[in-house]
Amino acid sequence: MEHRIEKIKKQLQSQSYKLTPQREATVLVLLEHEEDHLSAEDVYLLVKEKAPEIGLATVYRTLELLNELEVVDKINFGDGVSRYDLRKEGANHFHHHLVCMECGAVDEIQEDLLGDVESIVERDFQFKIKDHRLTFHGVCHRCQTEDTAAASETEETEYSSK
Amino acid sequence: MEHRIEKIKKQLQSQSYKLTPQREATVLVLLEHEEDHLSAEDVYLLVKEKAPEIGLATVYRTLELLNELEVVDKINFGDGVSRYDLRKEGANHFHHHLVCMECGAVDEIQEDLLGDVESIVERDFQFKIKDHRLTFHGVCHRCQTEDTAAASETEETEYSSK
DNA sequence: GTTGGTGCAAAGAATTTGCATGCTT
DNA sequence: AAGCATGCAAATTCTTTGCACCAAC
Repeated sequence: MEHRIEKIKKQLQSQSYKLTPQREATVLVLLEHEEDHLSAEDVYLLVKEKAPEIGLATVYRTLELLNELEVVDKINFGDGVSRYDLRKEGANHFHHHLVCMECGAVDEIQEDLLGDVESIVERDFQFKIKDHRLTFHGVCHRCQTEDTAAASETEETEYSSK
Repeated sequence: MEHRIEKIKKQLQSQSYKLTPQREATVLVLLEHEEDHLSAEDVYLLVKEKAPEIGLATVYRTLELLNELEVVDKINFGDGVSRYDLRKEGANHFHHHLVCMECGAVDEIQEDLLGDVESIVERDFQFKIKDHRLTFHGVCHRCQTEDTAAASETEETEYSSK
């Protein structure tokens, strides 16, 4: 984790930006919640625990900066807010998402599944791909099993609830 | 086109909604601009030409209704506004998009390129896929040729989020 | 002492909602 | 008359901006 902060710090400094305490706190929050997909407001509330005096505008400004530096990706699942997702180290592609339409859970797929598809698109459409967004909407494994359990609502044996 | 309006009308009526003049005008605009990716404001301005008394709120309400009926898909390219895309007739998958980072043009890919990928995802992640969103960000053919022609220009069209 | 960064409040933009009125049945 | 649908304006929500102040080089 130290290592990643250092790396980001260098990245900032190379473009003559500073890693201020507020920016550091924001990056820390993102690192600690790498699997989540936090909105700016979410980040703000979490950063406030470390640095109570921070303002929401600073969080927005920091997230925008990190987005420009390609440290985070700004994503949108269609619920009206932007969410910020830390880029994985060494990832040369943006990961994919699975959004459950029932419980709202968002899982990530790290593998690159689009290699072949991108070759086809670049060739057939003469479009130079720089980035992609792939999100599947459907029903996650957890909700599928719950659904079948509820659907056959006879005396189904209850598993331990999470 | 008549045919498609009729179909949508039936779809509305089957759920006891009415095809009011405002709704009809809105659907017509969507049909006439099937290749575009209009924002609510865009639709509003175009509908106003047919039905000048319409209000923006009605357009929003109509688009939301059409979205629920799966007549249109609501999409978001990360520029802060929702866009509405008419579903193709008989399309059993949501088409893909190519967004040019230079000129902002949005092209569509109708072919389904994700069949194999979806099989893998359903198997490996036990996730039941209902829908998908796939967007490539990059440089379209037009801009690529322009770029090489005028490589030192200082143009820049709008696309970035304000 | 510039310069960049911050906090706060105000402004802006996109979308939603409350409500009185209007159509349709 | 009953109820959905509409237009308008006000309200909400998310995000950006203006500005005075602070800190670091």
